[in-house]
Amino acid sequence: MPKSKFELIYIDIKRKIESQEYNYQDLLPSENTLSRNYKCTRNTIRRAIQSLVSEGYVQTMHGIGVRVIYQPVDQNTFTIGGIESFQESAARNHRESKTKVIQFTELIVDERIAKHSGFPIGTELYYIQRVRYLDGKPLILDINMFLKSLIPNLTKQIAEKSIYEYLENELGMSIVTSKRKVTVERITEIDEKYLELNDYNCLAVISNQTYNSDGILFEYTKSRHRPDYFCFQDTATRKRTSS
Amino acid sequence: MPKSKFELIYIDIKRKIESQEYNYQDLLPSENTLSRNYKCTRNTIRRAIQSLVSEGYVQTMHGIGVRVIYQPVDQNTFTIGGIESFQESAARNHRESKTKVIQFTELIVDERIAKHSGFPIGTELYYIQRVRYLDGKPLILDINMFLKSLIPNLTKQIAEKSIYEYLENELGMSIVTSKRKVTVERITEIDEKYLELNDYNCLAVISNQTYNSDGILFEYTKSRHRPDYFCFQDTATRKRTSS
DNA sequence: CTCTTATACTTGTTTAAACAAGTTCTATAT
DNA sequence: ATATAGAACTTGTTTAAACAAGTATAAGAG
Repeated sequence: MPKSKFELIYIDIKRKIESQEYNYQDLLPSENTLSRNYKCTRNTIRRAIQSLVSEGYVQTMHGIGVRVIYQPVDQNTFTIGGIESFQESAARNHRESKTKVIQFTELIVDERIAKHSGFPIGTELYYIQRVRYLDGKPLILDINMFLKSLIPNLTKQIAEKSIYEYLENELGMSIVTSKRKVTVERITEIDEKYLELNDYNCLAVISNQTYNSDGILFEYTKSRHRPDYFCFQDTATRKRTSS
Repeated sequence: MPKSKFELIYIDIKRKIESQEYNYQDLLPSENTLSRNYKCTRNTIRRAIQSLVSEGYVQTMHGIGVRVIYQPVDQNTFTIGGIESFQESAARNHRESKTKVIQFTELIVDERIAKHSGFPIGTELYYIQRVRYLDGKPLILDINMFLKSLIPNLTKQIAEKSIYEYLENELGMSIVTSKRKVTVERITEIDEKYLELNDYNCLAVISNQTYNSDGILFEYTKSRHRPDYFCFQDTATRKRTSS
């Protein structure tokens, strides 16, 4: 519950950037100044700054300072980024969400599924198909596979609300790492049936492997997104200037 | 040139994971063991491990250890991830690349372009359109905008080879942060003309803002990818278990 | 006026140590 | 036999200090 010092500092600086107390292209106060202000060591400040770097808020410059490169984004489209459930994204974008379960069954992993899911052959899974609605519009077709051995009593009722909420609040499981691929695939009959695709003949697919806090792969999901409401965000930083 | 200690350790452990000296689901040797082996402090080890965490190679578990969650990926598709030029990606995927410049002109930023590129109105830019071929197939239509004031003598000849190589090797500029959005858009006449889209009526678009080592936005690029050869990879980690 | 040099900043790397907190196993008391 | 408590591990957080290395400015030499 009581967050660590570097995290509080990170949150505070982030807030100051978002509220434009520190403006785009400004330099932050120097690490020594910040460590005096926040009454901590330079190390703790550096750790907070590192988090901001990895999220594309600032960029450090050796011998010069730390430059703010955050620019506010317009909230038109339904953006995805970081680890977030559909429910959380909907709330963050101030939209109303609904979920319809169209299939709820079980499955044993064969060679074909093993290859792209990362689950070993023979693993018992829940296999769930759900349509996700945002403000009444069907936007996403989720195809979830959950490790049965880790999630004892998953039901259709839970799937209709939020599986992640169940995992985190009821089972005390926590999600740590998410490996994702974004591709574009041809539409299938199921897509056409449940999503209002107009005349689009392909859609965006996020394939997702999720690991819990024990480092166990417990979920593989394909989220099939209607193109007109799809936006995936990302920030990358280069490690080094030269070899 | 002489890399830092933590980076050498990071590279060494990464190599051991990729060569499966440390296997999927294994625990790494403890931080204290590693610090003895590499003759450094625990801090330096922890820094190396942090890099591995952010790339989805390992996951730390409080009180338990550091678990390897790396699984080798099959190199069928042309994957994108991290900051990489087209040339570099091609080399990494062992493909032959070619570039054709179809437009090379200049441009002054108006309100519409300012809004999505992040450049201020009135900025002078190079405007370049290029088709990227991989193994003879046209896969990507790149629409580049480069800040003219930072790149004095960009020519069509350079654009035909590699602009990034020119920036890094000739101008000594270094690329640090890249903010990206992935969307799916309807095809345009130009897409249809230059990419062999068969009957796809949309394609994957990576919109890219790139910042140099001075924290200056110097590039905005839209890369329009043929769906059948598009794969974007990403790893995300959750910050905290609970509030 | 121009160039060099010193110096006072900035961030980057590494060491060392202490304590907090989570997990696992073992010895002890009941 | 079964709990409980403790010891011995693990990773997580924070402090403190020193030095390296890049950048800017101001003082001084030519």
